[in-house]
Amino acid sequence: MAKIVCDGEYFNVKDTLSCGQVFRFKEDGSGAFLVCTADRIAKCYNDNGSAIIECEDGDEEYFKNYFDLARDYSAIVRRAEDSGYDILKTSAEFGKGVRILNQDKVEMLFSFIVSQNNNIPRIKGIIEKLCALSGELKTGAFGEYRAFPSAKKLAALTEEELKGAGLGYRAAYIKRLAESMDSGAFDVESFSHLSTAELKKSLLSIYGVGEKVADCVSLFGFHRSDAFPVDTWIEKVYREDFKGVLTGRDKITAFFVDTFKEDSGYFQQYLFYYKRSSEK
DNA sequence: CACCAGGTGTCAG
DNA sequence: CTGACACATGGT
Repeated sequence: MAKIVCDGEYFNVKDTLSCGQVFRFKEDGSGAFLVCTADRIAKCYNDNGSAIIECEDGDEEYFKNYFDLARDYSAIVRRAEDSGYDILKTSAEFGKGVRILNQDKVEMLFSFIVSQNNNIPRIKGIIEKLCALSGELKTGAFGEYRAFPSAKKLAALTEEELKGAGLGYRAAYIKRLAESMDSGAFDVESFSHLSTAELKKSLLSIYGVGEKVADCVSLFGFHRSDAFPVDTWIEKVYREDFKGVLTGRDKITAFFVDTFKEDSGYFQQYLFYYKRSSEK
């Protein structure tokens, strides 16, 4: 078992996991969190000013990258505080322990298709059911867990089975994408070298993927920090806190990316997490 | 009962 | 091009 210890000032495990970028995690009862990603698992928690990640030997580099440990978040938070926008300053101070994860691209694609017109607790439940239904059963240092289902496994499910997981009308989107990936017609990994604009265009060609999901996959799967997803919460932030008057989510995205450039994705996450936390 | 949730596809004008 | 509407599901 490997153990990674780092400074916890800009790495709050609970905030990083519960800010809405990742769906497969749970608290283990002692304040620590078990996180599943693709076919791996880690246990993480904050203790005495530090953030600690425990994982299998050999997964150390994977999780250092997954939690984006090489990046200096103090500089990002400082730029948010100095942006001149009060709401962004407040949000960044509230969520300064949030890190943007480097998650599995395929898992992000399927997960954010599930997310559309849906709420986070339900998204978590649906993904959990999909994993239980067809994810490979694994045994690790923390007991049994399920891998995220491969495209082949998902393609093998009937639309009735998919709907049984709670997917509703999204079942057709999942099925079509799974089949297209399984046949080799669609390879998300090959998108890595594309510019952010080209990447988004490629993602938009998928049936069931629109602007918002494409931006989330770009940000959370490809770490494109010049992506700014606009959902119902961010639209509220834009209207209420930025006093914005533009209509159309694509224009709101353009406004934020023009304003915040490479910081867009990080700032979006601070704003989203703060807004959602303070209105519940 | 209506309305909402990390929206998108489709169709009418 | 923009705007209205349907689309499953579970929670308030």
